[in-house]
Amino acid sequence: MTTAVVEAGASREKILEAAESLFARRGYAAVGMREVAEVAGLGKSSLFHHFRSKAELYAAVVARILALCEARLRTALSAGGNPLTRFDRWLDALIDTLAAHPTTARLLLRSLFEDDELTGASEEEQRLDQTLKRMFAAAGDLLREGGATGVFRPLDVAHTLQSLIGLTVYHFASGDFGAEMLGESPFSVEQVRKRKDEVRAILHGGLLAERRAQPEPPAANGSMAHDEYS
Amino acid sequence: MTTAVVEAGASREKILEAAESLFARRGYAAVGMREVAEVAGLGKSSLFHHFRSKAELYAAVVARILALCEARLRTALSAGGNPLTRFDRWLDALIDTLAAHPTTARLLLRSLFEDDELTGASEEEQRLDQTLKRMFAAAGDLLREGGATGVFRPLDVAHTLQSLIGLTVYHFASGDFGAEMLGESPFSVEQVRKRKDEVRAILHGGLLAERRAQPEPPAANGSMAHDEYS
DNA sequence: GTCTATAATAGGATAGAC
DNA sequence: GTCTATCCTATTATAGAC
Repeated sequence: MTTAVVEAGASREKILEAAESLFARRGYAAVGMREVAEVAGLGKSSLFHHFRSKAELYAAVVARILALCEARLRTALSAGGNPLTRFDRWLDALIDTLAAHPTTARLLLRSLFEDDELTGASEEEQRLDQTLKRMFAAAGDLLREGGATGVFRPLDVAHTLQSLIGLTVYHFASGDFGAEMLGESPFSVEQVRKRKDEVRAILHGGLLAERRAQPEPPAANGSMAHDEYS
Repeated sequence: MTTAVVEAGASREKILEAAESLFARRGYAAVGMREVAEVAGLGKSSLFHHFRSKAELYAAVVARILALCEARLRTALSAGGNPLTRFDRWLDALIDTLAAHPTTARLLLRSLFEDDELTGASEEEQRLDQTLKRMFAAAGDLLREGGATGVFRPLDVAHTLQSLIGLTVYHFASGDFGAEMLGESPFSVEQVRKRKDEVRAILHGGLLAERRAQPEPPAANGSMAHDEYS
């Protein structure tokens, strides 16, 4: 009986993994249940025994990766330190999570920008939306705390969160284009390290309260003094 | 006869606009030719008179917005100034272009990360890929030039380009999620202005050569000295 | 739980009248 | 150029045998 339960779970797991890979690569609409079944090694109808509809399967896939992401990010935040330390740890955990599995960022990005992918009608889908908002709201609180204690410069929290997402999630979701730009897979250990360096350099230079750049550096203006604009 | 030509062009235009809106919102696979025809106000079969296949229609839609984007960005770069000035102008043009029409960023983002959306087999589709690479390669040259002249800090060009895309394209492609974070549409004049301020603040603080932050601020380590990790 | 068979619908694409 | 009608295939989903 234990074996039966384990095998049932194993089957569900196989389906979820197959669906995750396919949905991440091609999106909800482009993937058929037949193909999911083939990859999972089941008959098409058997899928509907585990998941009553395609939408339910997709929701389950997204819920799983969202739960994983949220757990890791919450763990990163729960450790101590000042806002900057926790922020760096949060960012590190985010990048590690996205880098650990190529499907994560793609599914995350799809959840963020493909509003019409799911109707949003079912309660499960709305739970996903809430999870998504919670994930980044925690980082928003950290930004606010850091702003109040003077660690961060005055900033627009919502826009900064969008920036963080763009700097991380997009990068690891950018498939062939990103790989062609980098010359190799963004998921190689070296490229992941470079990504961390890049994001950290941009944010540490741009978010810290001390030594900000003035909008128009005099040196640059000086060298431009003899330039003419039409 | 002139009228006929104009009306033919008008019909093609209607189709392209309908398709652009639908593809941007829901992606290639989720949109049917029937729906495109309905929105465009034509019979389904009439579409196939103007575009021989769905893939050809999609390629035409993407080619149009890509050409527009590239033209505006090239214009921004062609004006004079030092690398930093041109970079700021390029960034401004990019954001303005993305902000001008809600479909632009979404289609652009789809082109960037949905590799399997189009097979990539046809010559037209490969032209699109080249256009995309050219667009950002120009910015890459600018980063290199600015790096050589000491305006920018030493940076990884490919990663920085990815950061720029993430900071701009993702933001304006982030649909309902972005709107919910901001509290209003990202395309409102105020939010566009805020986005420009945000991106500029991040990049000017993070990309300029002078006054960089040290990777590990001693203050942070100091306050963490008594923290214990499990 | 998994299978075969099938329903019901929508997909892309073509032919030919007008 | 646009239409109706049609073809073929694929889709999601269900029914029922094993």
